Amino acid sequence: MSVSLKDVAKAAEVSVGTVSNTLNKPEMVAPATLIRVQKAIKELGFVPNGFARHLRSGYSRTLGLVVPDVSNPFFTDVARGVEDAASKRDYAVFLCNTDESPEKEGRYINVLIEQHVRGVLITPTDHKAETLQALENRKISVALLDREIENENHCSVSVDDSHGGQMAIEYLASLGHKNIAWVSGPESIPQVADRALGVRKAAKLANVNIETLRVSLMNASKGEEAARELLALKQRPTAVFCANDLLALGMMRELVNQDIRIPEDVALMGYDDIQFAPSAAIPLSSISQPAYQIGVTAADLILDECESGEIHKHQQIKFQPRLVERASTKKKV
Amino acid sequence: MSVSLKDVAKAAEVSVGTVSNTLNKPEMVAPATLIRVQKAIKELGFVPNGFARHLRSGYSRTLGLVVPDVSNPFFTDVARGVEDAASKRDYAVFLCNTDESPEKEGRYINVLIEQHVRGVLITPTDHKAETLQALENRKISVALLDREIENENHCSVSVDDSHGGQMAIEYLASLGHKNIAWVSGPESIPQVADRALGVRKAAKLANVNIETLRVSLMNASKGEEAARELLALKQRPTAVFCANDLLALGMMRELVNQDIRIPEDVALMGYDDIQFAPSAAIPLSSISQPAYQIGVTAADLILDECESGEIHKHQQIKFQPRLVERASTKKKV
DNA sequence: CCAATTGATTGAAACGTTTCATTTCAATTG
DNA sequence: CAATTGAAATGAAACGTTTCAATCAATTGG
Repeated sequence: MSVSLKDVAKAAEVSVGTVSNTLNKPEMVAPATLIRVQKAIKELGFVPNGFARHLRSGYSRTLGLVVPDVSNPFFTDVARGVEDAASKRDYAVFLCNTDESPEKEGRYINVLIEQHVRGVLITPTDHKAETLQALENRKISVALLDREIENENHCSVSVDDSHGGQMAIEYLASLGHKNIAWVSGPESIPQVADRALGVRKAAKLANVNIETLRVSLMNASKGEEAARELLALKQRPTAVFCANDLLALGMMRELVNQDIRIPEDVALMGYDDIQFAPSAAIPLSSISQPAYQIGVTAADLILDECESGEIHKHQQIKFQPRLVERASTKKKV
Repeated sequence: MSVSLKDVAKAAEVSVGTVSNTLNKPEMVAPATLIRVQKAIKELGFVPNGFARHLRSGYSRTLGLVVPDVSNPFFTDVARGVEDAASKRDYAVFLCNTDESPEKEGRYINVLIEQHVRGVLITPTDHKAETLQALENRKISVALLDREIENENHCSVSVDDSHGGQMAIEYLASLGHKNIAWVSGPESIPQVADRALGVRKAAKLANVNIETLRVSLMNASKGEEAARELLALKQRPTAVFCANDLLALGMMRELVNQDIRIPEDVALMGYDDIQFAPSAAIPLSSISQPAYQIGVTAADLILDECESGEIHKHQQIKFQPRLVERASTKKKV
């Protein structure tokens, strides 16, 4: 069926070992032979069988990337970063989408184990302990994406979410808002919990009231729902801070539908600063995170770990978020 | 290192063959043995080695998905569809992003060959002939995504792009526009070429003038550039139709910046109807495509092909686009 | 001119499965 | 009771690589 090492060996009149060396340790093979073998490889259109190769060597050149939501442009940007960095080093990436479901996550982890990925970049849905244990047992490197470490066994790349939350509330308070809605997903999601921490801290410091609206998923349609909830409140907040931009955009859609003026009636702020935030109905103020950079960094980190082995020191890299002010919070001049 | 069939066999006091049968043909093994083996598998936390498995059987349970731009929500939705359908049938998916570069595409195809994916779903960047040949040679099934077939060797799932383009222009013409800008990517991209075909056909029929603005990539920042080009035209068109929503949103951003009123000064239309189109500064009229459905259909098609083998008849499935009218083309009443 | 050294090449074992021909054992039949 | 059948389990070959000890040829040093 497929062209194998053996076929190449026959064509070039050498042994399979020599062909293998041509591929992996060309400095060990005589120049003349090298050329002959390479010619045969090209002529036969030989592509090594990844299975067989890594069955023997024990290692593959693949990574797993496990994220909660590929439809969220934040994660798309992260994914692009990971992919670019990985492909630069000749690694391929399995993309897995968990939708925040621990069950889906578990299934995917198993698939990744079965595929013998070299490393896994993951934004764990939940209490990572059990899930990640299986990977560790198999000596598959794990790096945490957009989550802080809870133990020192992994690299991690995250953003200071608590600070991000704090910045947002401080900023809204500085605009004079005294009653602010905080629209957030389940606090079992660490990012959410951290942002909430910052929110509460800033609220205390600035002495503003926080009304918490909880949603089960952080997408646009849940944002619309939250908007309806917001409007039903007796004491309507004058500002809203959403745990991500998708929520904020959904909320914006519904508020505009209901003829609520932004920012005059309600100021609105998101988190992530996705590429669509500036083109929103009312350009959305947001907390920006270096998504692509996070992806690149995480991939580089895990590949270092994979390739340097024992020498590797786990690193926890933390980026700082940045506040981006747009029309959705700033009154026109 | 890792737990192998042999370890399980020892623990359950059976031969490796029996363990293998437990996994793949449980009906062939006695109930009592079955239970014993399954218990051992669970206790040892055994996960089969995908390499070895498929080295012998020749087939993997993975698919490759090759798209031009994962940052484009249209493709994200397609990808989600593919993933859901694949994981339902226990397949894993490699996601590859080509950025419309034939060179990147070639590299990824090689990776996929090396990984022995069972099938490839691809939106080829270019003249697919050579690229896909390598896959066909290796009996890897290929299905075309969002591209029509050019030969009958593959399944394909596409949308009637020509009709989509035609609909858009007919609609704009029906609103009274006589001079319309068509902002499009390189015509080497078949979708673009087809949409252009529809545009020209409708223009002729409705007797409107088309001003073509060509961009090299179809993303938001190229849309901004196109906007500046548009404004520099001596005879400024009263309507703009962009080859996708990303372009349209970029254009919108720049037009709004320049205080051009939409739709009063310029009506604006996109293509794809991505999830952000309705939340745009001025909700964007667009041509909607069933992205998720395309993904699911394509995955199902290729998996049928993979699993039914010879019996399989290639199918060309074509969805119809749908016009979605929003504020960016419709004057307020 | 022989022994030792070096460099290039070889050939076989090993990786962890699936597959399949063979063996085992108990139950059924004539 | 011997012969036949069938189900269950076995064990070895095969998949296509990498790895490594062994071989071979050519070169060097004594």
